[in-house]
Amino acid sequence: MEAGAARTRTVLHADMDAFFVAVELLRRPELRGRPVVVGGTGERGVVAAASYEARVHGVFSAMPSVRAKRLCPHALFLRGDYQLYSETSAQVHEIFHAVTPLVEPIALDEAFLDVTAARRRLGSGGEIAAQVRAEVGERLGLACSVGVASTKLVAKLASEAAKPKVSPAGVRPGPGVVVVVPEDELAFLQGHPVQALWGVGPATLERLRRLGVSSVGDLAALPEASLVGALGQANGRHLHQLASGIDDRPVEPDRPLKSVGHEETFPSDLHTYEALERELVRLCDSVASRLRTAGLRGRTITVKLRFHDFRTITRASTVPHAVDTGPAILHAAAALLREVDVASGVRLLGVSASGLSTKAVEQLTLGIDEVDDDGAWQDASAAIDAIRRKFGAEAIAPASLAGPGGVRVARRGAQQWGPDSASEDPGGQKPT
DNA sequence: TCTGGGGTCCTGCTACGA
DNA sequence: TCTGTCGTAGCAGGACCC
Repeated sequence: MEAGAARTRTVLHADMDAFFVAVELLRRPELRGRPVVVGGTGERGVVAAASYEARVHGVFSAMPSVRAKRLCPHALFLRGDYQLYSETSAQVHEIFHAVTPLVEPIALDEAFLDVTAARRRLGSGGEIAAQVRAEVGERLGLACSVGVASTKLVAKLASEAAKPKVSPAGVRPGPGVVVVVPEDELAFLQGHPVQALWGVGPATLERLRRLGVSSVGDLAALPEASLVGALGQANGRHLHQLASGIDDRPVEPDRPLKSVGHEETFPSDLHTYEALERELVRLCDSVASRLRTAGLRGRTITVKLRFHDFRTITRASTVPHAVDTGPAILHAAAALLREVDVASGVRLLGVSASGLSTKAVEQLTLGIDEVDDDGAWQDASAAIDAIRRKFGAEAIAPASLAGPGGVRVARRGAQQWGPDSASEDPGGQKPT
């Protein structure tokens, strides 16, 4: 079967089937067979995952929840539980790591595995894929689809081919594992529509359509120079290589983090600096806390705003020394916010830190203990971290976040798929 | 139809110093 | 002192991924 396997790399792409829904069904098995949608439940929420029964009605992830409810009003809509999915994901990844240390996580429900070195111990790529699938099913009660090939791109397309198929007529089970042997890879790849390629979204697709390209094969037949002219140097060359079956990107287990950010869409637009700055305190506190947990500091602070008309802008500034405390990030972010006219209404506010370095590197470079002007906050931040580790994220927060109902702390994943509803408005709407 | 959150990467522009 | 060029850093926005 897998001729040439001894010479070539073997890459698995493992992708959980309707992961968030499947995790929910583990604790509510009575919902099996029913259309279930997980995601934001408010007016501005989106679908994170839909059961195959819901997909039959045209519900897909990233679709506005309002639209999903129109398409499938009898579906059960569940607020996602990011924490639970993270924990389950860690268990899935544990199973992957038992096969090979070369696991590159792509998302909570997806990873690449380079199993080249594991073949002598565990069998062919297809056999290892079947073992992974069985293990995930037996130990966690979850289904996953696995693609096997010599490159990441083809392995990914193969796992897609292994998944259950949905049509208005119903759901047809998929094979679960699809192996594409090296001599078949080019034909398999070039038979796909061009949007199957990583990096071809709506904008690129439109440009390619104008060049008469609709399949990966069409793309490969085009001169590279034409693609570079249409899509730019990096994207043009990269896509031409992928379409020609050239994909030597390694499976990278430890990709360093480039930025840490937190953003939130409000149930209704905010129109005042006062209201936005209250939110900014929460966001900066969250970003700082996550930076410290990761042992990182950031030099460039970026503020992102999305207005009522969906126009999105970013404003960034680079501080002399990297920072990791809430007040220091807030200092930079608040100055950036004040440069923008917010009177028309802001629906989303975000803060991120980039230009990351480790604290150890900072101290080594500068040869001093406290490298930034937020030095005074270092001890306080360390105390905050210790309290949160012991008593939870809500145990302590900036004083400005305290209110009659307790403190409002921004936690990663707490609002992953949009705000719940306008009734939980943080305030600051346009005065009437 | 009305669009979340957390990321990465690329491109084009501008400012600045050598 | 002024001007042009080049490389680099910083910034803003866009496109894309899950």
